[in-house]
Amino acid sequence: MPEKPTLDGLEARWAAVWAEQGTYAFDRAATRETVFSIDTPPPTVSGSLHMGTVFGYAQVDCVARYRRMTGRDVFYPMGWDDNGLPTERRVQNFYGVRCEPSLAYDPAFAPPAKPDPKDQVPISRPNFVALCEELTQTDEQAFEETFRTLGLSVDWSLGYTTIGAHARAVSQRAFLRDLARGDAYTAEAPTMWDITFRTAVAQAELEDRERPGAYHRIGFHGPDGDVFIETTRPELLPACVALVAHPDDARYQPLFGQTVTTPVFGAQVPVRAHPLADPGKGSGIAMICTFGDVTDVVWWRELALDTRPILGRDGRLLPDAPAGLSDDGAKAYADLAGKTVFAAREGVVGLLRESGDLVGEPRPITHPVKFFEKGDRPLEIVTSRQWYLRNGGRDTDVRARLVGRGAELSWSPPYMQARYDNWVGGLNSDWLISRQRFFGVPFPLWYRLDEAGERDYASPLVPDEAALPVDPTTDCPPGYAPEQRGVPGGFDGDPDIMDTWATSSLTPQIAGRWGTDLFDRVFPMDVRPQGHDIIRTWLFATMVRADAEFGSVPWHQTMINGWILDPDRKKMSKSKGNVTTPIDLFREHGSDAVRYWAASGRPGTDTAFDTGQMKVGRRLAMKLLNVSRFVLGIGVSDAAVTEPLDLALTTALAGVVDRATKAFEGYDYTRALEAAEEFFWAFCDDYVEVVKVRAYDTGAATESARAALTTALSTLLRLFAPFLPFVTEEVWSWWQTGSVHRQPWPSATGLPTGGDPAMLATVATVVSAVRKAKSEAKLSQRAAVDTLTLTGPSSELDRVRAMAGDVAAAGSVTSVAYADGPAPLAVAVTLAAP
RNA sequence: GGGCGAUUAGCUCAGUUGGUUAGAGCGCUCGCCUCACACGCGAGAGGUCACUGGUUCGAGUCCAGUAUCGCCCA
Repeated sequence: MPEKPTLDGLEARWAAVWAEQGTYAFDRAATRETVFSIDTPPPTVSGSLHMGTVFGYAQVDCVARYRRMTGRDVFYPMGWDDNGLPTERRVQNFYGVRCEPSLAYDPAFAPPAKPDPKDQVPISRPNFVALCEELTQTDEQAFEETFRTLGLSVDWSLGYTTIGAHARAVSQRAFLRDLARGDAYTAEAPTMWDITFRTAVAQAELEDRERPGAYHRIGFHGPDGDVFIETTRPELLPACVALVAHPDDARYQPLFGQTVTTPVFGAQVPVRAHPLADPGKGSGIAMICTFGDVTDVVWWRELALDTRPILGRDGRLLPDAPAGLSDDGAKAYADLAGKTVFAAREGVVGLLRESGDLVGEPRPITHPVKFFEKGDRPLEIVTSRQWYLRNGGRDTDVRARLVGRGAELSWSPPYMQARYDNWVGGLNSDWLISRQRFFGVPFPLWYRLDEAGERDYASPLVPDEAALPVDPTTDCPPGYAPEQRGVPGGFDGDPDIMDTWATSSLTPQIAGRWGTDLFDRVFPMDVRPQGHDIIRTWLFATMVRADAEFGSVPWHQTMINGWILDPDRKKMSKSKGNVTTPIDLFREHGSDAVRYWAASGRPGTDTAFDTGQMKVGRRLAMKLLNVSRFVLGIGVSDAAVTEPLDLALTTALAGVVDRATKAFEGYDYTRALEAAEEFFWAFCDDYVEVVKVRAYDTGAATESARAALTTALSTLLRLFAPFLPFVTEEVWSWWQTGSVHRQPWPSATGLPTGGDPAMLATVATVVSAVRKAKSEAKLSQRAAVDTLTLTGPSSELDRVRAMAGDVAAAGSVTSVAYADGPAPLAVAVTLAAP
């Protein structure tokens, strides 16, 4: 036991010991009944760990440590989410390169010495992927170091990465199973498309942003005069295939079934009725284009309209005019071909002005526009062939089943289930999982090429599961030779990769090594912790995959954590530059203090970033060191606890243990911490102060005090161990063998009981009155008290009598007088003359 | 526009079947080197529980509405 205990350096010392001794090693032979398995979010590897991540993971670790102490074999792996767009973008900026799939692999490639993100060097896909792997490995090491310093009780030998061979094999295997079941299918369809990243995106990745726009009032030429529509996207006029109004709209009923002519472009388009048309919006009649937004797609499909696409995947107008335009219209289009959406809009508006079909001036408005959440240009809709997974978006039975799975899951906090139900209820399409990107899991598919070299999408070629993972752009399908690649009668590999969520949704299968005996020992997992912002993506997608493959929930419980808010009540984010790095905080306050702050954030509740709370945590840890030094300094004892005050303490402690246990069982780590903390401060400030003199003494009463102090210390260290793993381990090592984190969680039945816990409140009342008298007299707390007069009911007086010796000694009281009176207990203090 | 949540001391937050005088910590003020602790100890000041109505013997707590803030979805 050190003479002057300190918190400094505990993190490095104990993290090393835990790693060396395998303190948190999972017992591979444990059976499902004893295992407690945690499906932790694999953090996105992108430079540095965010405080919000540290916050959520610290909370989960408290639960993990609690379960371990209750005797469960905790399966607590950590993964890194390194595949996908964030890594690609980071590699592009970091190395100053971009992926150009048409280039061949260059084994001698070295990244530019002076990367220029503005002038990126094109490199082959294999070279690009190699850089992705290189950069993420560096980041992952730094992340692991941060988490070890935070004290996460992860078994690091169970780690995985979402781009690693194992995760690729699991993703491909799950996909092949979906394909065989019919849950995966390919279709050529209008798709939300990001023109910057040139990839399809899924419903879950969309977000609305308010953007300025303008209504343009445009005249269409009808048999009985002009029909006026209002549109924010005049550039799509050449793609117009119909006009639409609400079936009940009296203004347009005469027009239904008639044909009108588009201005400038001269296409003949029908006027149709559909209930989705909003009579209150604009002029009440709208043009349908292929495709301006998702409503266009619905109208196009339900009204069986022509297809007249004009937008390419690069976001520019296609070179050739669509079918159906007049000769003059086609000429007008020729000038627009190749222009961006923005330039085309100016062009079309100019043409409309010339022809006199634009009525008045455009009327500016602000309206919500759909964006890819990671993109910064509005999404367009292009028609392309993509892979989909059934998720209930087009199937009410599946949807009902998934809502049922949500109800099977226990939610902490419970109201978060509404987010899930709302999302599932609002799905409008199946899950689009193919992405036209490079760093991700490839589709394990090849297509036969017919004599004309066209792909046969109806019956793709698939690998044996044993061969996974495969890369269809370099590997060959069974029964084919490399020379047959890309030639008529041969084959062609699928060039796309899977949505990163298509892999992330399999973390229970990846971490649990689906296909080995380990999986049955850990699945379905006990708990999935995560943020509420990704309920619609990660949580839901994981439910979809487990439901499809196993017909079960992937876990029994979910813990939804809140966000970290900066002092302005905004979510902390890197872009705002208001983020302190976790390592700096660990250094300044200590890991236990940071964990204390995290644990004081209640389940699901957004929490202010508060260094004040960390200072409180540090004070608590420091107090534990000092009071432990006191208890161990006077000597531990396993004698019987006999004195009434000592029994009152251990009896009250039993109640605390019960409350903390109950709170933890309900995943309410904050309440468990509060219970221990509240008792601890009363223990230090009142009990220890009062019992101190007797504890230094000798005799049976002293042994009782020492035994109570020993019991309390042992119990408190274990109660705090899930929250403050470093300081509790440090103190435990002063007088015990083994790790505190492998000790049994305290049990109320193991504590001496039968005492009267009300004595603790009474002692607090009495000593507090004595302190107040001295404090108000501006005297030292050592100052002598002449007489202490207690007036109250006999029950209270009896409590004081039972501990009068301790109280008198602690307060330097000469004599104590008792008087019957009404409750509450009144304490009069007569200070000795100075 | 729909859904969910929040609003309690200067700040961060408790207040779980409605029940005396609404609590804690931080900060602030004052005092104390008390033999575990000055990275400490003690004391004190500080609140119209967002607002309006209702139910009730009794409302921070339950109900309805309003306002403000946040999030999710259209």
